[in-house]
Amino acid sequence: MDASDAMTLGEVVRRSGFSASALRFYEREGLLSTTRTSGGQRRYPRHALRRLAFIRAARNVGLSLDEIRESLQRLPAERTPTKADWTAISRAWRSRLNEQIEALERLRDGLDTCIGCGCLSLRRCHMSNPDDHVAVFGPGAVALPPALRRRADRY
Amino acid sequence: MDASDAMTLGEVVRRSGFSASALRFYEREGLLSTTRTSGGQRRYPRHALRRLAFIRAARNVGLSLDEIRESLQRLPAERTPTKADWTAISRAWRSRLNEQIEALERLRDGLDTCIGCGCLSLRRCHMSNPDDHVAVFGPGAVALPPALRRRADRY
DNA sequence: GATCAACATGAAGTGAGCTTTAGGTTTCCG
DNA sequence: CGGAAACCTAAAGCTCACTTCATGTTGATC
Repeated sequence: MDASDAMTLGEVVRRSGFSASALRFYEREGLLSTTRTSGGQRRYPRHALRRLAFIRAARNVGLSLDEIRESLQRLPAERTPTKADWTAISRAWRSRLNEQIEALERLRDGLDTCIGCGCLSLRRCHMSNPDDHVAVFGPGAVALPPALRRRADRY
Repeated sequence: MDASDAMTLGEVVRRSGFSASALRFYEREGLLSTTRTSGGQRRYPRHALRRLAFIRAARNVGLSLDEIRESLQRLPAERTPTKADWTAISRAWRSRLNEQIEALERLRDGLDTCIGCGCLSLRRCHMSNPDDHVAVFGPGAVALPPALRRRADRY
């Protein structure tokens, strides 16, 4: 809580693995907040490292910065987040991960039957049948949750 | 094989769900090849639809266009690919999907113990222990295969 | 043979997520 | 107190995967 728990930017760079420019960028984007010295330099609270760990993991899972910001807004900005704070967030996360895992499993198992049978085409195969919720190919195919979908729905 | 199996761009747009600009872009990028009429307009062979189906699915799984190009280069450019051609590619794919699925499962199960215990931090938890191959957070954390890793390794 | 939708090209624009650059300021250490 | 390393900002640049724009050409139809 006191000033002694404040880290400099360089320290955070070393301990988080994020670049200085990324840290400044995340701050501009509202994912991270800092205090400033009288001279205007950034000082990071110790729990910033947790936020950063969360951000990295979330990025790895495919969340956009927008989504991450939204998640993080459930955390208290000033007080050090408690276990309960993080748990609430992780619950939402878990179901997202499950969604992604299931989508990939469907895709994998679909490949077995669909590519396996040589029919990787737009209309002939049950993989691309619009009535089939397993649909993977073709216009509007939704095999993965939005984060991984690569804007296919725009076409 | 004869001219009657050639589709116009508009036809491919309608049947593949990709935009005309994306098709032209993919061609420039070497993911797709076309023949031309005497007047210079594109004509697509019928199996272009399969390539496109493959491209969409691959994008959905998180492959970059570079990676997709590499995969597709194993396919015969002129002759219509056979079942065996596709099967060879899908084998490589399957293992990639399995990798992704396992990574997500590790992350999900890690969250249970790590966020669950409230220790989502860089060093304290076995999730970020560099000796632990389950490492998810921190510099160099590799929870997901390259396609999903979002360039975290650059920092 | 005129019409007009469909097609062509090159170049510039877009948005996400950062990085790089340029030029100045602060902080720490001896 | 002096010097260097660390830090500051704003603005421009970069990659990826496309889209949009401006302007000109083709080709199927009446």
